[in-house]
Amino acid sequence: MPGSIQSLERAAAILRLLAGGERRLGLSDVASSLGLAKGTAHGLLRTLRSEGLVEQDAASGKYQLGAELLRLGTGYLDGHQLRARALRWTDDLARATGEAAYVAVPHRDGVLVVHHVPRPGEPPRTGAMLPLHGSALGRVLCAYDPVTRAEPAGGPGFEAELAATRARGFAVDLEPAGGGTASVAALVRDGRRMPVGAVGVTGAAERMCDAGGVLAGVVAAVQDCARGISGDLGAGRA
Amino acid sequence: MPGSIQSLERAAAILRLLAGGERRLGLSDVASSLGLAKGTAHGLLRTLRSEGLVEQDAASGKYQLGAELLRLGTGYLDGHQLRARALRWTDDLARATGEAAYVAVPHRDGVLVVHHVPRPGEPPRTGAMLPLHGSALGRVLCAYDPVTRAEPAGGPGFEAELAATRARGFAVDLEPAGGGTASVAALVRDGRRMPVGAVGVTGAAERMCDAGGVLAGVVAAVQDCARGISGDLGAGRA
DNA sequence: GAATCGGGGCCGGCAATGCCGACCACCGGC
DNA sequence: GCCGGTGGTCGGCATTGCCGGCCCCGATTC
Repeated sequence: MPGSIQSLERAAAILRLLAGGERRLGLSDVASSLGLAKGTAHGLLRTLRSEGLVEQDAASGKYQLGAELLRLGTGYLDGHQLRARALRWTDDLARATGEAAYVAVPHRDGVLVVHHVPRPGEPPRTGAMLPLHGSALGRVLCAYDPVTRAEPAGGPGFEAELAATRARGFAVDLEPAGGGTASVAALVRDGRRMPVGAVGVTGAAERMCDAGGVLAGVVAAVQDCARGISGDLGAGRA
Repeated sequence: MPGSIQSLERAAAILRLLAGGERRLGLSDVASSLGLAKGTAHGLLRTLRSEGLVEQDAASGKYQLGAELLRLGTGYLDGHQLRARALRWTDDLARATGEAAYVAVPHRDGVLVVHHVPRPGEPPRTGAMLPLHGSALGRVLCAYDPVTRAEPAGGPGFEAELAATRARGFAVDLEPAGGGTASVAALVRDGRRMPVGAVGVTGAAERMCDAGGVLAGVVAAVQDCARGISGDLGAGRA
């Protein structure tokens, strides 16, 4: 891989810096965080601002992410095959289960939510990152996708958990926090039967579980949804 | 304004190109569209790809927008004051009217949707661009925000329409297409009473209108919502 | 099957590019 | 008033990245 363009790498680093943690940073903060000279950082920020990728608070002079990023991120979603096919299926899934439905794809060291049908009153979470080991969507991708699993492994017994997920055909995650939240997720494959993403639902454990674990009806709905999307992806490719 | 960084401008142009119109372009297409040498375009694309801002289809070799943009776009939303305050108010608005609620801010030559509460079964439209002259959200911003109105004016009588909007205190848009769609929007101001965005609802005209125009209850709900958000922004700033 | 054409990708030399560090204007606090 | 801090600017140097040409490969076509 021949050399990358330095100024672009640095600009991307600035955007990532503004996206994580503190979302409003001053020029000096940016420069020192990335080990750049103040003048260099200023030139990058000035250009990013003129392109709309970064905005500057008029009062404080601090920098934050720009609106153009939202437009570009939406452009990514519009071109996303999996998400396009998933729209109608996840709608049915959310209606059938009464819970929030999610679609996610692997991204870096986690999974990225590319579609979310929230329950009424909940905020949308499309674009959020979920952990590989702490979510049903992440686990199901870990279980089936070799490149995703290449990430640093979780605790002992995690491989066994993945094997169990493969045997069941779906992943489960139970979060005791806040009265108990349960998640179920299943794999989505493309036309060549390669793993490309995951779909699932998340909701209060008291609605989704009984003494024997997650309700069979919910699991079946998630699996039907995954099969439906996978089928659409296969047919679309022919 | 001292010079901008050339490579960054070009990289941003590539991203904009991939976001608009054709969403999958070959290297040669990108190079010729922007008037760049093939080698130059390749270097930019290679770096954008390594940063995750652009992805390359393994089979065709064509380029498309990358998942990192969705993550960054979400980061923009997370830092957005107006959107954060609007979340709970628009939720009430959608429930009270039974229609889809929108929040938008001015961006370039249009308005950008930063929050959308869709009706059940509708896809989310957060991140979409709406026209200044062909939407209620755009018109209300035109009517009150001087920098937004500086855009090329619409047809004759448009100024009168804006004056009427200011007199009424809200904007209306009726689209005959598809059986008739009606929209109502009102202005949101920040703590210094400057226009910062707009909030509104859109739905079938047969539900939202009677012989006298848009139902008074819907208009009142939109205006209450706009006042509520504006109040929150003022209080938060104190 | 061979020749052609177009695709993406790589490389070396030149100079334009953008990086750096010093410097300026401004603000708020001590 | 001084001082430490901010964001912003400018000029000179050399690093940087741009360019045009070349290669490889796969699809198409005769």
